[in-house]
Amino acid sequence: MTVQVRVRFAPSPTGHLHIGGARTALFNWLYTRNRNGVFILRIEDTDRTRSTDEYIEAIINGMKWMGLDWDEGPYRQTDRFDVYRQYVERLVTEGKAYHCYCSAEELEERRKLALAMGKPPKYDNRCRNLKEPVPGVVPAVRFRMPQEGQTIVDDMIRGTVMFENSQLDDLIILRSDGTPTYNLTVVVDDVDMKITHVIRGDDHLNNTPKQIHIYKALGYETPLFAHLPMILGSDKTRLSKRHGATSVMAYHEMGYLPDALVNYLVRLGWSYGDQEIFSRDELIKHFSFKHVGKAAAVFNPEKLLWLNGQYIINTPSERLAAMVTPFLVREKILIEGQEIDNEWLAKAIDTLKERAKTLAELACSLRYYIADSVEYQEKAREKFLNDKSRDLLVGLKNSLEAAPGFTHQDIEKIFKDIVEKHGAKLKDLAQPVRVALTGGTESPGIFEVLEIVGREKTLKRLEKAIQTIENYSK
RNA sequence: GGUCCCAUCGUCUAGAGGCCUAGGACGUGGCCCUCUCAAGGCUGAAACACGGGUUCGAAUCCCGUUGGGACCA
Repeated sequence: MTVQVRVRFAPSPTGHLHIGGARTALFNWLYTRNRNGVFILRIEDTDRTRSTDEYIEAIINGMKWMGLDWDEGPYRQTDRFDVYRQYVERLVTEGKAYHCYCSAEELEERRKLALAMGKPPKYDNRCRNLKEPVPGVVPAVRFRMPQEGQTIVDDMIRGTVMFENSQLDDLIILRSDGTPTYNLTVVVDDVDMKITHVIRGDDHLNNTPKQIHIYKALGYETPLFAHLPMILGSDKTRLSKRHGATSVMAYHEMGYLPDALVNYLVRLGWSYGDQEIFSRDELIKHFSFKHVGKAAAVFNPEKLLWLNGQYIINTPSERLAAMVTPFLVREKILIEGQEIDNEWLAKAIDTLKERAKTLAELACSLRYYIADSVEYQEKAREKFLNDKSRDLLVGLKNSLEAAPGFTHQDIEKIFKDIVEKHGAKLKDLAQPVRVALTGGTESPGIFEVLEIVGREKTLKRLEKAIQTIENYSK
């Protein structure tokens, strides 16, 4: 019988869910779903000064938006302080940890001094063998690390990594103010929650041997470890705001699709041959640590943008219609509460989706379909709404008024007739009409634009264009 | 400073000693399609950090150097 895989994502609520955290969460999630395991969300909020409930909320929202659902939790470490203290007491009783009476200030000073002298800032063990408590001082608790031998971390991504125990500090596990520290809480929680695989960022690899000793002292088996490579900014330093948006929800607001972000993030460090685009099911099916790379990856917003465009193209327009509506409101193209025919909107989106890289762009490009009238771009007006196009526009307007049907096929035929009659080329008419209908020189095929704008608005816009030409030629 | 990790086009990556004249993708140049802009198609430029080994043969294994990152806080 194989043991059920239990995996956790354990963010600190000291900020929004960011790109790096999201990818860690994603790899945890993919591994769990691939192995039919249990995914646990745990909030590591022991740092009370920097953790807030708003950020907990924000992280949860980010996870939900990305579609990373969890099976247990969210657990909160602040609910578990009693548990940590019990474990610490046990370690002290068993002689596996000891009281340390050095103050934080003293320690800080010694650390600086050591650094200034070019020495490693290691704890000097001065309280390690103390027999008597120091009166009047509330002690911290330190973990007694073995001082010789080696510790091996057998990592699913890195392979075997060896550490000399002599390099390991007697680390503080309980501060003098009674709060437990990271390396203790993480082990206690992973033990209590029966975590089988610890999948986390590379930045924790150096903590791992210490944690392994805590597992041993507590009498538990160590889980399997997988340390993911970091995500870097374009200058190969740790990804931060300087490199652009880092919060997952910022991408939501810019009009990225969650599936596109997921797809982009998964390819940062993981690959499946030459395949670039994956459905969720494919991701779950194919994911394995065998194909997770070891090297840090640079976050490349341009590729994400391309992927988002691909996802927009491949998303049914009805769904896009629902997704784009909040953006239409935000751009004031729709007034909140204003009714819009979703079938019509989907048809409009059909014509635009291969031109939009984000939902925000898609919303903006819908403006001339929805608005009552359009503003001309000055350069476009000058170049295309002039005496050269006037007669063509007038001719088109008359034909359109009289036309029995208004499908793009009908419209195309009318355009061709007019052009032929005037001995002109299609583009001599298409571009002026485009400016008349959209205000600019870029749009989907002009026949489709007319069909979607509809006869009534089309005629009004043509009339306005003709008027404009006459006003300028006076 | 110590320890640990990492190193293929600008970027993400394929690559498990001969399949490599190093493949794909983003971006970038050109061409095609074309009513504009896209999308799409074709095509070009672009990488095994360096130096030593091991081997008949190394991007791939070993050692060193360099560079980057992380942790000790």
